[in-house]
Amino acid sequence: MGEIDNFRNYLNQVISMDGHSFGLAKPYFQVEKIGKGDYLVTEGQKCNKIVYINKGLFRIFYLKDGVEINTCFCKDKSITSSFKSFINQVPSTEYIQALENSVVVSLSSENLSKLQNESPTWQTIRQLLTEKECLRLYDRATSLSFESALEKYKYLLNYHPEIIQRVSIQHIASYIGVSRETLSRIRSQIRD
Amino acid sequence: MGEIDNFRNYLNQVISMDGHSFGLAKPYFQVEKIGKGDYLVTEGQKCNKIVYINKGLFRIFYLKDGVEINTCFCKDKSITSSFKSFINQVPSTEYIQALENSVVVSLSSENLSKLQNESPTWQTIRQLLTEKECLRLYDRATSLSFESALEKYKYLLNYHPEIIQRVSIQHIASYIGVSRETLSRIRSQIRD
DNA sequence: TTCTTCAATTGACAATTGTCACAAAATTTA
DNA sequence: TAAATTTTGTGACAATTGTCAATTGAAGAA
Repeated sequence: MGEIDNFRNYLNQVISMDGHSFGLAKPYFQVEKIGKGDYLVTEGQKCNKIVYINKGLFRIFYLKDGVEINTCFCKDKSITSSFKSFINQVPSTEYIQALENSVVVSLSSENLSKLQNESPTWQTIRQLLTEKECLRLYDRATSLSFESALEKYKYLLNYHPEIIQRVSIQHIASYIGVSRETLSRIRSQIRD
Repeated sequence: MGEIDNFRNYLNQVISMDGHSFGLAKPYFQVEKIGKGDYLVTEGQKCNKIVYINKGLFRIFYLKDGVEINTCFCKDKSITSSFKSFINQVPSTEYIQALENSVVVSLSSENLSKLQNESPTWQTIRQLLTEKECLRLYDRATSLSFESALEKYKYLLNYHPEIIQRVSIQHIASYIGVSRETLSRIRSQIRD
């Protein structure tokens, strides 16, 4: 059960976790393999779970006039979900797709609620994970408000270099809101 | 105590509030008047409180190379804070300034923690307020990722028309990330 | 390996937006 | 009220970015 141990280690970074609280949750975890290109969540489907990524990489995107707009890259040893769907209990407007062969541990909204009732630790975990997502969105909004494409790309380079290494240019371009061509030119400019 | 009753009504929309839980909190509330142009939070200062705006309007901005960048407008009958500072307990990187003469009710981080320990209702309130902030940031990131200045402005017009009525053009321009001149031209274009 | 397919780059040109300068309008102050 | 200050609007031009088309490069399949 290496996946679940890793999940536990991840949670321990967020809040120091007593054995009992984690033990309560073990029967609720579900380990899944998601092949490259496959979907964890699709539009119209309720996202009733939070997902710990043990291995792999995902992107979140939505369709705007038929064009895919990337809004997030989620790498291993972190948590992903379609939070808007999860929080509001409404169908997702976005897709979560594996960019690499991945292994995840998921915990359903229903089971998380049960855990929160049984143990205050899980209530705190939920609070802290929500805060983490808040901070992530704050950073994303900040970087999107940078004026030039160059600045946006440099921000990624500084703060999320792993993303640039593992994700294709076209997806990064969509993420920072410029055309692939523009991003390509920025990169060649930076190389000099 | 009209301000505090209004705050209670606001919280009731978020979670139905028993009299006891709210009663616990009453001694912790602090009512303040903030004059137009004055600051609720400034850079470098820890933002150790959440603030219910009973009357008035605020903007949140940060300085980028000496230029003010607006990131949020907070109107009456809602809650504001420098959440990044509040969550991480670090000095704020942003300013919260009153755009109109305002009256607020504030609750310190310290007292909120006390309330959370005394009553699970307040723990839930904190969770729900954090989720609300998450959804707001999600929407902001979405609107910032729209390509053209026209689209960004139309998004505001559709979803936050009150902002456009109450906030000056220069501040809105900074918020959506275009120059005042461009926004001015967009407006004259829409008038036709 | 070679072929096939998809991703990334580059050029040319058009569209959008920013910058600067100044005029007009609105708001504040005396 | 008039004067001063701030905000908004507009023209001219430069810089940035998008779009389309063609080329180059890289990764996977036979």
